[in-house]
Amino acid sequence: MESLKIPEGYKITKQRKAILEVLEYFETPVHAEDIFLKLKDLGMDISLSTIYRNLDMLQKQGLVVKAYMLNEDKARFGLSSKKNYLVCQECKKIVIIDNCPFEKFKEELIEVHGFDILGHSIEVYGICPDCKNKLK
Amino acid sequence: MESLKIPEGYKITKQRKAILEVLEYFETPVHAEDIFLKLKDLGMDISLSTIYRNLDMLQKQGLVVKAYMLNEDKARFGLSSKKNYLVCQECKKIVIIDNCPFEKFKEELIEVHGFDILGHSIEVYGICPDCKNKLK
DNA sequence: TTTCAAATGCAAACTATTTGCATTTATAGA
DNA sequence: TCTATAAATGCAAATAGTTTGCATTTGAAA
Repeated sequence: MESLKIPEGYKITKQRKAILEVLEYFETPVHAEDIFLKLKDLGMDISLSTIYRNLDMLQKQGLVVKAYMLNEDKARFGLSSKKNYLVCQECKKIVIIDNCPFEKFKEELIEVHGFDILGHSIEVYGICPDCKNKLK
Repeated sequence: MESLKIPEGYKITKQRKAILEVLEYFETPVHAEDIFLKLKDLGMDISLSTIYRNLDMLQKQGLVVKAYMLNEDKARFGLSSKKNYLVCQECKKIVIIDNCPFEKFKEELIEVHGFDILGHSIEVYGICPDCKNKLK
């Protein structure tokens, strides 16, 4: 597996590289502040606006997806390859759904609604096994 | 089809009734401000905070779903019966997907991840037929 | 090495949403 | 029907996430 590349035409800065590395490190989408805190943990001071500006650029370039989860009021950002999630209502844990069930329905949707489908996002809410045990 | 009821234990105010009526009127999820403007249009002055407070209550009571669409930074609110959407990237038109393809995969997800599934949300992005024609 | 547009950091601005509080209103009970 | 009272409303101020302006720094092309 090779590391993500900064898009053509954009300078390679240590902040930019660090943001991408953090996004690769986290398995699920995170808040801008999570990136800020993780980098601070690693001894790197970076401005939140730099983080937002880069996430915005990466989103426009298609590398990053920005999404709001149910009952959350701040955006999460994640690498665009991973975008179907199971979210635990109790602990907010997020688990990636590997085999996306959606593909099989694409054709059907195209036929019924006449849309050209560019992408999709699925979130499923429930209680994860850990919380289920704790709640017993 | 009967009209939505204000949940048990909550007073019937004209603001509350109006908000529910507007939610019934709109076919797709709307911003708080859309409700505000629609009511103003109808000659009713209502405070935005009243709208937010009621939407919050209705959400907690399960009548309303709050969701953020791709590339939008403000919440939309809609009746909880309708929650799978096709969103046009061009004109932002939102179309409800009637036959939710998800149910068939519920069992599979429960088995693989051990989650108790409480709900889900699907958004599909693309270009609607109208915009497709205009772009030609 | 020099040059300069692009990127960064900081502080201020912005915007959707929430909250405190005084006032109004729905409704249960007299 | 009238009254008492908790709930709901409206307004203005507060909040929080995000964006922006601008001075400074930095990557990379020449």
